[in-house]
Amino acid sequence: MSPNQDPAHCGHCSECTYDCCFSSRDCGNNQLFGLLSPEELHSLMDNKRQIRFRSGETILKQNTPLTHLVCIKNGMAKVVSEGAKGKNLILEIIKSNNVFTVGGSIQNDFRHFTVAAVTDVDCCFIDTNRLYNLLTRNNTFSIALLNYTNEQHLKMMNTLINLTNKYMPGRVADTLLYLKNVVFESNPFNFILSKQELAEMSGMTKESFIRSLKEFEDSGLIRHNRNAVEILKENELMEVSRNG
Amino acid sequence: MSPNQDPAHCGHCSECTYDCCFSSRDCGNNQLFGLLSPEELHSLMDNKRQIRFRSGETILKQNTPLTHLVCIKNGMAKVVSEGAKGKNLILEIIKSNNVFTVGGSIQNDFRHFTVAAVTDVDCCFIDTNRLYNLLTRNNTFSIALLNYTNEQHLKMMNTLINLTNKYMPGRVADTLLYLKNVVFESNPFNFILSKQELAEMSGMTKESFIRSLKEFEDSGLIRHNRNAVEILKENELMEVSRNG
DNA sequence: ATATATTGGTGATATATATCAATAAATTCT
DNA sequence: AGAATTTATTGATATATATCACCAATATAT
Repeated sequence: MSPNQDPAHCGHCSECTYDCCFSSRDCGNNQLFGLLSPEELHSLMDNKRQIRFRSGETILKQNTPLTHLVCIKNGMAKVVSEGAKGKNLILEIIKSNNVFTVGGSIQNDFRHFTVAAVTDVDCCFIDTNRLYNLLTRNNTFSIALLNYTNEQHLKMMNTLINLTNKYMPGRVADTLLYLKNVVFESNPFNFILSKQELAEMSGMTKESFIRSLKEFEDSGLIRHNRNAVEILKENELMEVSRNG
Repeated sequence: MSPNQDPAHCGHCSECTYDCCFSSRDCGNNQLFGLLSPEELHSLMDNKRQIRFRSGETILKQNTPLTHLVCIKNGMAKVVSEGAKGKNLILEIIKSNNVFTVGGSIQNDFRHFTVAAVTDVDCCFIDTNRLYNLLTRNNTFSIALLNYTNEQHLKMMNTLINLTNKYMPGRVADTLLYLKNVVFESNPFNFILSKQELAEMSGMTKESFIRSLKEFEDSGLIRHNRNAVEILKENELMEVSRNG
């Protein structure tokens, strides 16, 4: 059986096809791992560990040493900034076939965010020393990683800036549009995330988020029940996002 | 006369000693430009332009094409995120001998922030194509830049997270401690920045900032007049920063 | 299937913060 | 030096948002 059909704990997967981190198809990682020769890819991956996390489990914990980077093979995870007094901020949802390097230098650093599984998640842990080694050997790869992390950081910063600049309706609109267009890429889409988590993506309390959602429903912008949301008037929602 | 004593417009400074971007002493840029050979440094700098900006002038404008990076030779500048409806957020104060690359990939990108002079500023504009060229030739430099931009981004993100997580007193405390310990490195320190700008560093209105400052004065944490602030009880201010 | 815990939802109220208006002080201009 | 403009300050008020308390609905365990 190939490791792809057996995503349970596999420890040291010498026969892995690497497709958890290097899909031949759509995957955004191609801009990164696609630059590596088979030998280089092997040097990076041959001691990686593939691990299954259950929904809700913490994959990486803020403030712990940064020793591995993580590729999500399948499932969905959230990137959380844990603030004082239990105030969490969800900065990003990571989907299948995405590396998560962001949130630290490569070496001698700690994790600046927590990553937790939102669904069951299969992922690979890759040694940062191997990554660093590869960087010293493949300059194109270094430059690609530089661009990749810049992009990631700017996205997260943009999210944060929106959170500090906008009123609640604008922030809720942002969250809904992000879920529809980036995370689930469908309309209607299911609520895999709890209201609490959606609130943490929008920088507000659960109660406030629910109230905002209800107002959108009342004014016909969306329709929703316990399990799903449908965006009915995306243009108007984008207008709200632009702050009104 | 060397360009160092003549920081006015100098255009194409073939005889420049590069110390605007490569100080032999304390400068944080050493971790970057210190890695370059004289030839490499020359290839980066030989067509750079040194320009003087007057206090208040815009050096780089958000959303314009990213064609050059900027080194501050002397003076102080602010990094501003210009939001909709004139809501500005000052993310960072840049001092002498610091590169500002942050806020974009190296190529084919636009500026994600505005940079404006807070005092009179002498700075050099360096072609990003030259930088990119150097990256392709010097891997150590690529890795150093990767680490440098990661650091910068994380600092800014930390600032933003504080702005979204904390109440006003905590944010004002953060701003004051940042000014004392990072920007001016003295106590008391002068108000070069206007109250409006200090408020934009703290994510609030000018009026709210002033009120907060007054409360700190009343409870003996600081002393201030129109021109300067002195932090009297730094420990207590740090306590406020940790949110109370 | 029933009990128990968790999540979703609503209203009343408190609090943080912005806005508006008015004046005072400082700076710049002529 | 005096007028005009900008910046700082204060108070009164409005608004956005959080908190608290409570119940309904769903999921989970026994």
